Amino acid sequence: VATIKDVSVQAQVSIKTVSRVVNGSAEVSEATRQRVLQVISDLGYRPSLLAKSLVTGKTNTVGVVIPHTAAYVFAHLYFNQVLRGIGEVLEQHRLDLLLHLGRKDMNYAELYHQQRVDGLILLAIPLDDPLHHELLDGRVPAVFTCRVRENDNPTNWVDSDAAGGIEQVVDHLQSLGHREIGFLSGPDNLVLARLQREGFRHALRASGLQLNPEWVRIGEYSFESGRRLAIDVMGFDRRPTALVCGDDMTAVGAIRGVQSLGNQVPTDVSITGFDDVVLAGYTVPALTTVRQDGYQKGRIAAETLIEIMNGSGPDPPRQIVLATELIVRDSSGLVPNCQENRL
Amino acid sequence: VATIKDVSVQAQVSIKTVSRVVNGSAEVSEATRQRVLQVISDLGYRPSLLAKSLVTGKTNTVGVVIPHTAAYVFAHLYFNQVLRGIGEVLEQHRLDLLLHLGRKDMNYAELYHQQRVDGLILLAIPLDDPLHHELLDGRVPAVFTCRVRENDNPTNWVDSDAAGGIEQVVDHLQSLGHREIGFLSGPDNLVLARLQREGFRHALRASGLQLNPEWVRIGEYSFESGRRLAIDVMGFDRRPTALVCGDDMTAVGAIRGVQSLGNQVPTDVSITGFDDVVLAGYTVPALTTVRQDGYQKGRIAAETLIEIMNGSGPDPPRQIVLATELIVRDSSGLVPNCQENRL
DNA sequence: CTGAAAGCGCTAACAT
DNA sequence: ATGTTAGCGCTTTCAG
Repeated sequence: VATIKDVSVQAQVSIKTVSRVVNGSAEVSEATRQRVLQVISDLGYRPSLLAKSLVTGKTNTVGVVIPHTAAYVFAHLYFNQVLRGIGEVLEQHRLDLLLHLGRKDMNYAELYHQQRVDGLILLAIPLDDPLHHELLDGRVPAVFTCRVRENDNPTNWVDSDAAGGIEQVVDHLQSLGHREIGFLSGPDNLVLARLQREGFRHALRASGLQLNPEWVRIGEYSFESGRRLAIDVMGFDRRPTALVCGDDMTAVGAIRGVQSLGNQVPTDVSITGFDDVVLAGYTVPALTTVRQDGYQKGRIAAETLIEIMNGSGPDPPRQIVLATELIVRDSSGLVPNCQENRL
Repeated sequence: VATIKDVSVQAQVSIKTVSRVVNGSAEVSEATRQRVLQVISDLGYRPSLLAKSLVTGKTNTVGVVIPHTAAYVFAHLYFNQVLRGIGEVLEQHRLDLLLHLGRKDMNYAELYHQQRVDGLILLAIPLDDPLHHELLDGRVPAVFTCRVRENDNPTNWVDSDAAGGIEQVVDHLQSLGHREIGFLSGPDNLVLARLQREGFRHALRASGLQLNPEWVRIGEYSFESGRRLAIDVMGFDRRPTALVCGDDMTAVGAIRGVQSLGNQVPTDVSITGFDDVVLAGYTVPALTTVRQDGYQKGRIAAETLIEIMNGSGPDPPRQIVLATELIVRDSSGLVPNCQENRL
């Protein structure tokens, strides 16, 4: 492969001059420029961005870290939305995206220290992740698309108001007359799941409803887990009239589970989701859910990171809570046999 | 940031020795090793993969090129499947994934020449893409997940049997009595779309059916395009009884379009998709479609690329056609008012 | 077992 | 307007 040196020799100019015409910088006489350009094309010379990065310290690449398996990541349409938001912004800034999945064993900050990326966007980080301090205290340019700890941290993040979102659905269900409400939650090591459960408890308490611990189950945000949990809960003597789910896949699974037991949704049980992934509008019955704007989340995260990389990052760190929106479709309905329904 | 040199000074050994302990190579006396390790941890030294790559010529990164906007890529669940397949294999080999979207202006081979990746996987490359020769003649380690030209090229690719898949649905529709069949196709610059249309023509001819050019429309693989095209076609005096679509999003859009005209699917018109994205099973009516195994495609592409990068690539190039599978669900049904139905 | 020197391909001062 | 000289942080001969 031809190097800058080969070009300089062939074109009879100094290395620096070649560098100049390649980078379009400084003034180079038109004659030399043309000659160099000619040689470059003759030799098929390609500047090595690698070498350039080594000296400039810039890679023009943003790392996106999702510490879950590829199977998990691409099965959850939520990530799709966030990636789309990130992708659009990076595209616009002509930055590349280094996608780093799985391998929880590794310290993500490495990606930055190894000089493979100029900054990091981190998605769905588990609470028990051994996150290195430097990611939290701003030593590494990083933005999270989730709160990382329950207590606040001096780091940049954008997250949805998960607790508030759950409160929205619970209120909605209540207005339909439901007073016996269960919750199919996500894994305990995700802040999202904790916030949702907190929102759930809060909403119940606020309206004087009883929380039945038997009806609050921990799953893993998947179709299968939703199906199993729903069947479990509906197997008790005392059964809820509504099931709030921590994500849409869980909800779809729960619907199937409940149906397999011979119950109708929403006639017998109301079931709601969370995320509003593209699928939610198409299921039968179409899912009543809480929309969290993953796309916006991705965009904001990417934009914030770019500011940071340009040295104009927000101080103190930017911490944004995105509002959620209740999307009422067909999987929620009036509580069955309910006199006190006040709709 | 601490460099290898800092460590060597501090530990009072040569740079090379530090390099040795870092890479676990060669024999280093246990005493020195411990001392060096200690200094490394004291200084918080991180080897720069960038510098290492410059000298070794290996980046441990695979480039995935999708020359479409982020919006398009993440709206099409098909890419999700392929990325999942690729992601799983790379994960397993501890390789990173550099996702390169949009920017059709750039010669993708650059990614390799700039030494940012060790090899390339290319998805959904348009026919009119100014692909540089080196991608086709094996000068750059590359695998395509689509045929790149209609005529064969000496390059590695895995693709689905799109023509065969369309023949499968057409046969299915015929067995339901349909003889008036339309086709909502994808853009003309995608080989996929061309193969599908070819399969369509072939299937009709093989069974002595007439092809009505008015019913063959070119769209762009999207909900909106499917909706519009379906409305168009159903607006003619002579209308087809079945509409074959080039992808699932088109089909879902077509269903909605047809419904908006007051027709039932499949009672009045049968509509079929292509891909079998996760959504297809959930729509109302659930989509009859052709499953192409994007996941497998991704896996094979990644595995082939890794072989190539290891110098044990297939020769001649590996060119695989993956079989498709007809998935019959609820959007296809008996042709309306049809005496000659032989089911 | 360990070290010195050369260089990967490029840019950044600082000349000229 | 152009060239010279140092490196960027690491690995690799080839010697000790």
